[in-house]
Amino acid sequence: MPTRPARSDARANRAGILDAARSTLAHDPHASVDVIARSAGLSRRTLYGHFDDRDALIREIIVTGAQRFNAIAESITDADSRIALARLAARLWQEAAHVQFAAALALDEAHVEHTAAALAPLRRAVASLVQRGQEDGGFRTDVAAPTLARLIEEVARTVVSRTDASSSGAADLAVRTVLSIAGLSWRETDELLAAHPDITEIPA
Amino acid sequence: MPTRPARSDARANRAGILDAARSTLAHDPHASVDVIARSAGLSRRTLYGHFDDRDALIREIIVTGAQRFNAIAESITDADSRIALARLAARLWQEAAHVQFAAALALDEAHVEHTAAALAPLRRAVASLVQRGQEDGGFRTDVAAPTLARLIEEVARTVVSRTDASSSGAADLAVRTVLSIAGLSWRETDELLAAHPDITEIPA
DNA sequence: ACTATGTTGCACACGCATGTGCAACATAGT
DNA sequence: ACTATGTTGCACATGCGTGTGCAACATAGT
Repeated sequence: MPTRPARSDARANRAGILDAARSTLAHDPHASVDVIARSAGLSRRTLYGHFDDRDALIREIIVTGAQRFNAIAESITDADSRIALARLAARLWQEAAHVQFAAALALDEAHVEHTAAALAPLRRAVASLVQRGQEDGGFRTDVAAPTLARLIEEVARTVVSRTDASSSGAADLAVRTVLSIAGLSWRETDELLAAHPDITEIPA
Repeated sequence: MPTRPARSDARANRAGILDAARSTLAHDPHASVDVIARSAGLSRRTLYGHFDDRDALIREIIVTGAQRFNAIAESITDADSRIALARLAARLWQEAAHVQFAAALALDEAHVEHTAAALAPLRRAVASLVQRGQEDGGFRTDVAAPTLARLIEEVARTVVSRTDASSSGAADLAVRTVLSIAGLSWRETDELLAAHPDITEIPA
């Protein structure tokens, strides 16, 4: 028997809870269900009407967020590995609202496992990108590929979660940081970004 | 009236609690008092005999840790800012046991403030080092000094807290990562470290 | 061996968060 | 206007962590 569509306000409230959870948990991964619900303008009891569990709520945020990240990872097609990495960082940054909570949650013991599984495609993309970068001489080779891939992930996570996303130039900083870790000197990064202004451009 | 010296086993237990707290909290900043006490081979009740409070315990770890870090920061005298930064990173890394918990605690909302205050001297040292590095052309200038200083701190914190300190070459990785953020290309870092093998050398 | 000093387990009070049941109330959709 | 669907506050059970009091036990230091 097909469940009949939910009432419009209920759908809006559900979405509101997800939004509130994203921004609240980004600031504090241990935020209580009550705080999340209140920040969505709803009661705790109502939240439990939409989600079985605190965990069910978090799982849904992780899954939908991961889908966006993975889609972005697969959309990067630049031949130059340096450009590809820069673009990946910039695109992910534009998803700030979704990224920040993910970065925070990924550090939380309780959800590390699930988050890692959901982000497997993104991780694979980074790994192969790093390998390609080392082969074509774009990236550093003083660090083994798997280590470098992990380093890039960790540092990207840090920059994302500890930077005020609203401040101007934040995306630019994130991109430059990631390229630095990949081994580029700052002057090389400067030239690269100057030659490809579309990367850090804010979409209309 | 001068308090008479504590019994030897009591002193040892107190030190054991501090050690256990350092390693336990490094892994999980929210570890309970019971877990810390048990990991020190003592009962929860005993821990409360040595420290008024969970907070008092943590405060003591932060303060003693900060003292070591600040002392290291002040011991760096290299004229070349790049070498100075490399040596600072390497020396701090050698304090792994003390550093890892600090990195974890510094991320914990509850103690951010206190940790920041205790580490003010270290922070000042990094700030002036960055400024000097930008002036003598050793570091990147595409990022403003205060931003670069903060970036270095954050990334160093990340590498320290998310790397297995026991794995060989971990210190080397930490140093290389920090220099990358400062703007050096990996080849420049390679040359620098080759010319100054004492930096990443393990002390006898 | 004696005793001051430590340690332990157990009981308790307390606070905070999760998750559920229920009755009263509000409103979207017709 | 009617009603199925949502929302709310309140009570309640449960679990976990903190911090304390106390009596029994262990031992370092003499």
